Amino acid sequence: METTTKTFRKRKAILAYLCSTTQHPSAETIYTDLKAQIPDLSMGTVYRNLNLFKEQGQVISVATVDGVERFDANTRDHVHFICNHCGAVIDLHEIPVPEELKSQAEFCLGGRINGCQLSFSGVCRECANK
Amino acid sequence: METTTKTFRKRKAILAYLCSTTQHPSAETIYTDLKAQIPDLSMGTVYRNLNLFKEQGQVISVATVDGVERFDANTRDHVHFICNHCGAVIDLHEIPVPEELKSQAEFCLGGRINGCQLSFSGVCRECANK
DNA sequence: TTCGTTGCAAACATTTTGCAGTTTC
DNA sequence: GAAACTGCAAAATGTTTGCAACGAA
Repeated sequence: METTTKTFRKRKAILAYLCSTTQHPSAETIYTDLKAQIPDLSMGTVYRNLNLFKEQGQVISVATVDGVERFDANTRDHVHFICNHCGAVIDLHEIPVPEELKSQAEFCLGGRINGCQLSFSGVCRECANK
Repeated sequence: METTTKTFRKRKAILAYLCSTTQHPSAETIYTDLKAQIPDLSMGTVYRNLNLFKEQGQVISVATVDGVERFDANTRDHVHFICNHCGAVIDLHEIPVPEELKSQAEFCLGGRINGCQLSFSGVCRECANK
């Protein structure tokens, strides 16, 4: 018997898919890509599990591009670039998150700060070369 | 005769409303608030004009909170705080935008960077005090 | 049997659009 | 008249949910 019970196969597949990519996929993309391996997967299951992962803090929503939410299993604060042309969301691990501004912001605000999101936007290399 | 022609009254009112507030309203909020002064305003007009303003660069979309787009007539890069509890989007003018990271990011990416969005999230003062 | 997970389809919320009517020039 | 703007309602899009069925313990 496998350790992966049949019941949780889809949930695990969705999380595994998210962990395996740095593409920051949408629910639609996750569905389409996994559908090849799991023909009886449904959109409802994808959305339900994504919301579950978000509640549990295993997955975060990194951006909304053209009205579509994009997900990431890398939950640590990191910098993104969003291409206004093709909609790609690209990690910029080399760029430091300005952590030092957090406490400054907390002071100005008088509230509590949990997260920090820095994203650049423009035209990615591929789109610029066209 | 007024300088403001009747034709453009609604368009101007929408832009004026956006310029007069720092609340980063949604289309719905703009519609509801202006409806008081302009009873025959319609949602279609609000959305059409918001998209026009975005194309022309007079207004930017600063965030999508709970699936709803939020707008700002202040198009210069500036830092925001988003309350996860009440959905408020608050300007943090005191916090500097990390401009120096832009060229660094552009170098890593190999593309072209136009904008930089830094936003903190957490619980605002009002919500924290409850 | 009981609980959690799922497919399916209907419902929902937000945003966009086609068309006819109005205003401006 | 032509061109631009708008209201209205329908449509499109992305996301959520109710329900019955199924699987695991």
